[in-house]
Amino acid sequence: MTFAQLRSFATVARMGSVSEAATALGVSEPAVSSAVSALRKDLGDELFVRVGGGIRLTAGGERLAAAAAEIVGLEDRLRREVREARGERGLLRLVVSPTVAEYVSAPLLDAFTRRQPTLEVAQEVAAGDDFAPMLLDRRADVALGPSPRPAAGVDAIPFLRFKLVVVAGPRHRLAAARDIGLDALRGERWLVGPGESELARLFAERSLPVPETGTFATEAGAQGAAAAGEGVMLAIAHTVLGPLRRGSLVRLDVRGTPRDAFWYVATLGRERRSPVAAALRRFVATPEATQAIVARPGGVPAGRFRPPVYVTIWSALDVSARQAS
Amino acid sequence: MTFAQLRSFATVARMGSVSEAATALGVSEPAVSSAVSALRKDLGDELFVRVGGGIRLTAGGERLAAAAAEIVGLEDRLRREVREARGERGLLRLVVSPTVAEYVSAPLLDAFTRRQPTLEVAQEVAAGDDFAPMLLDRRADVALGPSPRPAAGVDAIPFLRFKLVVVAGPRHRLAAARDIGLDALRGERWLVGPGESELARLFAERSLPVPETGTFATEAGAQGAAAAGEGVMLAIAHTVLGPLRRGSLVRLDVRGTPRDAFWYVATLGRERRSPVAAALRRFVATPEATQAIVARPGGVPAGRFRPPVYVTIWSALDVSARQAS
DNA sequence: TGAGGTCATAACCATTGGCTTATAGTCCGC
DNA sequence: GCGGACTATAAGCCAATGGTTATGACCTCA
Repeated sequence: MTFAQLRSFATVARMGSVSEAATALGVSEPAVSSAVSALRKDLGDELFVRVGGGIRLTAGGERLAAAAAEIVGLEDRLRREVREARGERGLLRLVVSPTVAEYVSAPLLDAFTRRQPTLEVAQEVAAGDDFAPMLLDRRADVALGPSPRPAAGVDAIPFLRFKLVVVAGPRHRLAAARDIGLDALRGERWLVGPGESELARLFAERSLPVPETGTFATEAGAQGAAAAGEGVMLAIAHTVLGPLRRGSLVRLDVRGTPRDAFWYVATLGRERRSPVAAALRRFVATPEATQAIVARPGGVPAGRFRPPVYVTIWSALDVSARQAS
Repeated sequence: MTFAQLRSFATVARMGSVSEAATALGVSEPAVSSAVSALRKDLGDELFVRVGGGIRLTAGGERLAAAAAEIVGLEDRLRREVREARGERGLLRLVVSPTVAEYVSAPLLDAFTRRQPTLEVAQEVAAGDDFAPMLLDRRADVALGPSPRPAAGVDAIPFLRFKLVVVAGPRHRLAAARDIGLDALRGERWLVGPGESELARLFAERSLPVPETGTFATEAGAQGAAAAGEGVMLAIAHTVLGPLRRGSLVRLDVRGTPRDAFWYVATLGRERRSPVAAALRRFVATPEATQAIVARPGGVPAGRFRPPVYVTIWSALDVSARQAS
């Protein structure tokens, strides 16, 4: 499999025709045909079949078309970036968990880049399990998220303690109750956001089955649903201070809460981390950083950050899987 | 540039040594060295320099290491996917705007896959300008988002009308005012979420300068800040019904609002779109779909959807750019 | 049935890739 | 200044790539 072959196939998929692709690429038709043939042998898939006048992609061909276009695009980007890296400012590549992306990284980077004004930052959002490989492969310089699983060569320390509290809408039946046992909440609908949830751990620790949940695209969305009385939620305390003060959410006095948890910063080991990575690693533990994160959960003035554009990392999300219900 | 060369360089970057990389790859040291040499000539960058006992990556080398690991990973995924595509169920690849990801796609796909139970769905989040190229390159089958710029071969139609209203916290000074002119709100702090904002258009239509804004990682986050009295917001009406009913947000009676807007569905032209793409395209316009979207903005029962894992699409976000302020 | 598409394959050739072994250059520490 | 550890380069080999032209097989449509 070569870049040229993938480029050929991507063009075929795009044009819907081998000969048109050949014209577009400025080569003879057999050149494209043989590139496809090589991919066929390599991948063990027909990729497309002739049907009537034109062609139709097989299932494998559909996937290859997507991946080929992506890889070819990456190659272009790579060349451009390496070219532009000459004499450029520092680049800090961050990988964060969804929750950190929602509440932590924007104010944190806002504060950090105030001190390091000549710095570019690229941010990805990924699951915590991907942090170590991404650091080791140098696809990221710094990871911010929940406790990572230990990995050789990766050096993680907690940098921010936060508290988890159970919240619900103000009309919740247990709003005024004291010292609620967790099993009294087993029948509730628990609302969760995107990231990896402490909720499962909380129940597992007490040997209780994980309760029924409703999933939201964002933590803030889950909070909104909780406020509307749709269920209860294990929320990050400082992100619900406003709603609690206003009374749109109330804290339930559940035994075992507030529960402490930590966000971690991870980099490569001392010798291998880049200077910017080391600087951010030191910075996140400072009171200034903590202050910035806790003071304005989520928002920063415009003009310093564009919001990130997201791309899902897995391509085969099985939405048809159903729970017994 | 070949995959083997990139794999070699990625290993060098990872190991921090040419000879260790050679050992890891099971080849001789000159094999790796010459692969790097080929990349050097190809890309016109030193990639790394010898320093003391080991090596240090140049700026270009850092970027290459990141991109190389990414490409190599993609190649592996590609082979796996094509292999597994044999006899597999249909795959629907969706690309959506950030706002659609937050409020539309989860309930929509929940309803859609109820009818099409044997379907896999992959979702990416990207900016509207990327929709057309992604459809044309067959990196996505269906795009859902705000009005796309017209492109040859891409067929877009509006599928859902929604209303935009100006909301603020309940103690806002204009909470009870009637028929507010937009220029009376120019001094406000406007809160915006991630996506492309109607806000700029709204002001531009009246030839007013775009006001000062605060940016949030999610629409729901911006809503929370508005409820806390941090500013005003141009919100999607059906997503703030709950807060309005509870009184945690109030609608400001601004002239020109409620303002109508549309979400669009885009696919390739009739002949080239896949059957699933055509089915979803038809489905989104049905009352059932509309109902699902409006009824539960944001959330779905767990077990049907895992929340997506996000990766930023741009690698050179310049966070140090500052607006004159 | 035959003409005109379209894609696949064959035969051929020049170039590149990727590996080996051998050797030369460079830097560090003693 | 010299051994030792490292990377870079040279020379040689074989396989694979990427291109050509020529030809065959298949489908559609007049």
